[in-house]
Amino acid sequence: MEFDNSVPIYVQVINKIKRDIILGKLKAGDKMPSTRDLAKELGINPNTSARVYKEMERENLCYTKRGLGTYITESEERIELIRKEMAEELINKFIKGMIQLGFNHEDMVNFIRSKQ
Amino acid sequence: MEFDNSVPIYVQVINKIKRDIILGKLKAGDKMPSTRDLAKELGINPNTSARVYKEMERENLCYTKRGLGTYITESEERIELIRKEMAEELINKFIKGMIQLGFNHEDMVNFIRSKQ
Amino acid sequence: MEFDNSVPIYVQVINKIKRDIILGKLKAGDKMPSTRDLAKELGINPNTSARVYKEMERENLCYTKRGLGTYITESEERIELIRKEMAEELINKFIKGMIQLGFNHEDMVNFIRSKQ
Amino acid sequence: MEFDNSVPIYVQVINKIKRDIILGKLKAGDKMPSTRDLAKELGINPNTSARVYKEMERENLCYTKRGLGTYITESEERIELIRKEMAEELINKFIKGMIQLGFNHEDMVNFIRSKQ
DNA sequence: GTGGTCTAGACCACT
DNA sequence: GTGGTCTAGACCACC
Repeated sequence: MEFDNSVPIYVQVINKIKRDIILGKLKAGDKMPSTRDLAKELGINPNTSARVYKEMERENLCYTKRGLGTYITESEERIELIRKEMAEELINKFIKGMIQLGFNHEDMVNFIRSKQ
Repeated sequence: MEFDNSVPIYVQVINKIKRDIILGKLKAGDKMPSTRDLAKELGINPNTSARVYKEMERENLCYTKRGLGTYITESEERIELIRKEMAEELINKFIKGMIQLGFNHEDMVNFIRSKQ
Repeated sequence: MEFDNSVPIYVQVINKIKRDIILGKLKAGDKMPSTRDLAKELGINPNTSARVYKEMERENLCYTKRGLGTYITESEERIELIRKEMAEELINKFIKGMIQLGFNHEDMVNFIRSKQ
Repeated sequence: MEFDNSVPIYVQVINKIKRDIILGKLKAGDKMPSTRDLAKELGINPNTSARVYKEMERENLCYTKRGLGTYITESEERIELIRKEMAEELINKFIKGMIQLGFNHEDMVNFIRSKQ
């Protein structure tokens, strides 16, 4: 996996996993790879993948069964929420930024259509 | 000026100045405040404001007259470019992110309209 | 390391490292000493060695792995280019200066041979 | 006159004048423009042109007749010396730099011929 | 007065 | 441990 140097690796990995969940590549209750396997798979430090799971657990995106491994949350609501949160964040940041540049909503719509 | 703790102060200041240029508050050839004055004005360390000017100089957004001060670039093209660059970056990041979340261009347009 | 007072320390250090790369003392992908170690080694402030690495990164001479350290670029082309760039710059500056003094290419060749 | 930001303006002006002397555009005993005229002519600060004359006086390149102005030194030897000094400096810097890059005198000669 | 550089020391996030 | 950022304060050359 390619990493962008300007944002922490563990954040990038979390976002990647969130996207996989949203897109259905990972489903509620699925078992995640072990931290060591994840590390090997992504070419990152095991400490980093451990952090990924820790942060995701904090966000109730996954949970750990002692001695068994880490699993995606079984709460479908939680999963649906992630999508909304991530979209909401993107949208707000975008709109705020464009307004600061002096563009209005209609401009934004036109830009997006022009990139279609 | 209020700073967001998650992004370096000097970056935030640069973006603020870029926006002022875009919005016409600062014009080609205008003299910028001295590093010391900018520092006082924003409540930051003079080294930090010096860094702002140096990074901006590297981007050809301003230039320095030895012993006299720092001035906004006189290249109108460069200024026009800033707006495009900043907008382009925002747009691309937004579209890319939304697509990764499984949304299409029509969804994006709807979201933006709904925030109007 | 001895420093010439008339040119910034960080520039002198960068040039030293570039020369080491050119002469093969440092190779593509090699790990550089940490900023703190470099500082200790050269008797300079850690901020100054950090600046060295940051400027070099800007020139694509090295790259940073977050939390791990700084490495020489792995692009052999870039390395080959450094030598050419540095030599080119020296040569052009020399020739331009000598011509301004009213010397021609043959004079220059003679001067150089006389210093052999 | 165009100035290179990396070297003090007064040094650049001095070098320009030295070159004019060497090339015979200025001759022993010639009257130099007043500091104010020089400043206007070059688009620099009068303090800067004053410094130019002060430094040149220190180098015995010119002298001041109180109330009359500044004149190029009448010592032909001094003038001949300037040329040698400037050439010598260029040559030594060039050779030193090229050797540090791992080139030998023959390489240098070839480079110069190739730029002919 | 201006910006440029450097030191010293601190805190932080990341691996 | 690594680099990144920031503060504080100093000195300097230049205009």
